[in-house]
Amino acid sequence: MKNRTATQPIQDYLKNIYELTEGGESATTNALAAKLNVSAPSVTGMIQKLASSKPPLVEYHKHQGVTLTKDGRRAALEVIRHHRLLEAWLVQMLGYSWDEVHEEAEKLEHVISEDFERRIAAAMGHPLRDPHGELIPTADLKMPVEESTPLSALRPNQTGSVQCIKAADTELLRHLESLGLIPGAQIEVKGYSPFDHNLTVKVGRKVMVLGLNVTSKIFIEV
Amino acid sequence: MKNRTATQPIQDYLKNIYELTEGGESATTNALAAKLNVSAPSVTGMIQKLASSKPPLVEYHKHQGVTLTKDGRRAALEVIRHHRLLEAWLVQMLGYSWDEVHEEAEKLEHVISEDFERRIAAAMGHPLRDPHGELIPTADLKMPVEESTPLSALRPNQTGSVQCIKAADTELLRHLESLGLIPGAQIEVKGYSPFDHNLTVKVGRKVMVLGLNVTSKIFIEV
DNA sequence: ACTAAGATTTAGGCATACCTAAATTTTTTA
DNA sequence: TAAAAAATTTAGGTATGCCTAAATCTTAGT
Repeated sequence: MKNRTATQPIQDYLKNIYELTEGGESATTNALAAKLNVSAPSVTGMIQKLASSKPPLVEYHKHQGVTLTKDGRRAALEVIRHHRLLEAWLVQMLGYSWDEVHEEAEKLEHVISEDFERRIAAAMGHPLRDPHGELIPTADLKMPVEESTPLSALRPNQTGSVQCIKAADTELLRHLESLGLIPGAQIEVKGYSPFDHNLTVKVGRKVMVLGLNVTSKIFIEV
Repeated sequence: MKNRTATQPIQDYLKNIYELTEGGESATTNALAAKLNVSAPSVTGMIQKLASSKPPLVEYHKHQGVTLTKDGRRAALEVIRHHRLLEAWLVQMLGYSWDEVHEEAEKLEHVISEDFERRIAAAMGHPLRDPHGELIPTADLKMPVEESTPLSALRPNQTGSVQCIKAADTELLRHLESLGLIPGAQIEVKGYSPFDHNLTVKVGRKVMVLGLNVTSKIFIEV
């Protein structure tokens, strides 16, 4: 009962369902449609297919969203491992900058062999995190536990270091880099505005005000 | 009038038509079908599509095979450049052996960006040939002229060095390597059997008899 | 030159994965 | 709590690229 390798669209669905369900909740049709840039009926169709495949890759109840089955989760982690290893490797070995790697990894992740995966992992000394600081699933497809908290949850006088940035947008990443907001940076929260959720943050010697759109994407090791 | 990037099947058709038409003749439906591992009617269908696309990528006359148009040739050379650069790079940077690279390059060639292409070409110092000795199309998509002749065309007392091996088969490549028949090897033809076209060849200090299946795939710089 | 064999094309279908429009279910709000 | 709004699913279609079976064209043998 060998699992043939999933098609590229299926891999994308699984990866995105994984990301949407990390918080423990099920992924809604609309959220998936927006994330995959596809119409809602397309999502329903694909979800039904994934739920009735043998073995099922998702658990699906009409009007109540989807979650991954064990098999689905494994397949998702495989793709995510590929993606993050590739990002690390494009940066370390080919001189890409961290804001350029996402698109390229997005295409390569679906076609590299397990042999290729092993070789680049070994060449980099089996890194634990990608260039954005995100955890790389292990070779046996377990996701390590992330201890960090979003910057948006910190309040004045709390300090920590940037663990990872959960964003793929080139512009945002370039902006953050220019502010020194990269993995490893030391930060200290100086102020909080409850009305707009803005945080005043000291990064290195610079002080800046960051909106929720930004602070919710930066994760801090306290 | 921008060419959207061709789909992967289209890229494969163009690449294979290029290879079948290198000798100047047009590629037949059956030859393409065999090479692509696809039925003959599928080939006819795709060829008709390629011939009527704007701009046309192939020139097609019923029952008389296809050739590439200028646009088709450019697209084919792009794919071939990707493939050969990738093979070189998998060998040089990831420690693949020359018999392992084909399959991996076959998948990667369709998805890498022009940026990726530039980066690996630069990282290797813009190599002229891939690990099998085959010429890599230039960045502006011209195929350099190959001067070598097939070993099968040589006769006793002729000497030369192996320029390239036109084969993808893992077993054959491993066998040739074990015989010392790799690009750069010095060879001398010692004997020829007109009945079976076997050649007796001295490679280094070893003497061996090679059949046409082998000698037609080894190209020699005289 | 004519027929049989081989090569090629036409006809008709299938699977994947997408779409829009319409129907339905769930949730919100008045 | 009932109607309006939002989310979701069903219905019906499209484009790719593949297949088999049948028809047709080309070529080789006599």
